[in-house]
Amino acid sequence: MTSSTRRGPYICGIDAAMDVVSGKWKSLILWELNNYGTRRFGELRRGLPGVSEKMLIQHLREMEEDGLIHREVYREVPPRVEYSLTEDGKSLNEALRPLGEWGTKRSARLAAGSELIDQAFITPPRPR
Amino acid sequence: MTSSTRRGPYICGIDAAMDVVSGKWKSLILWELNNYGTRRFGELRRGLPGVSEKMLIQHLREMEEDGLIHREVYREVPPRVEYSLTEDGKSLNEALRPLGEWGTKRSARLAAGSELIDQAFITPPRPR
DNA sequence: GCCCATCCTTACCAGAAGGTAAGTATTGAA
DNA sequence: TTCAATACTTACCTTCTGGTAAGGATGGGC
Repeated sequence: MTSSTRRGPYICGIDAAMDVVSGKWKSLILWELNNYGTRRFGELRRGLPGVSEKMLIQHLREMEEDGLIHREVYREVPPRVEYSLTEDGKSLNEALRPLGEWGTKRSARLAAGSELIDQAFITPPRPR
Repeated sequence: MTSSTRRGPYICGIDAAMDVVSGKWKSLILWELNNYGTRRFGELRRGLPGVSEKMLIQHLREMEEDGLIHREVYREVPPRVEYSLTEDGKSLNEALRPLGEWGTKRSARLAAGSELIDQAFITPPRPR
């Protein structure tokens, strides 16, 4: 099972946080739920272009197990399931904000840098 | 090569930051260099119990390529190489601080919770 | 009787990440 | 001549992660 190989003893806080947030789509799920408050399974799938149903449900289950999101089932036909952030999920999102800002600045710097690389060969081979 | 499969087009800032920080030991390397300012290869290896030399050098190379750390070689025998954080590396460390705090709180909560689990069966099987 | 929509579930597979263990290069000291 | 110290390097292997594609359950509408 996927969920049993996690939650090991952690070396530091980042380690513990990473265990919960690492996974190709998890931070995006967090972001999506934070933006919309509540999202159905199909809405999440359409909101994350490229995600497979298998990975989406797997990540949602792990995040539910980790106490980040809440899953509400409405017994209708066709079925309706709504996902939302728990308080832990919301605070994790807040904790991720500075990292996101750092990444955004870095992306901007990279974009500006790659234009320069087109003009001149900037990084010479470095002696070892 | 490992480093060429990264730096894709990013969906958001977190995505970009994760690309640079994901790797089993990277946040710990960041932490270690932040604490000591400058560390030799062997010091890092001894400071990260369990890391293999292969993974350590691989992560260090990637982080250097990503502009997070600086590598200074002293041509002596036996060789001496010193690693330190760049400005980008330092700011990334700052950006990771809230995430680390979140993880620390979560670890504490988990530790408190697992004691309870010993006393009673808390999470009943949930209907799907 | 069949199709529809929705939310999964399963089996199988490819590639990435990481571990193990041994080897390399250099030069001074014993 | 052999060893020690340091910083890698390489080959090989196992494990983990994520993707593809197909199928299942449910009940209402046609």
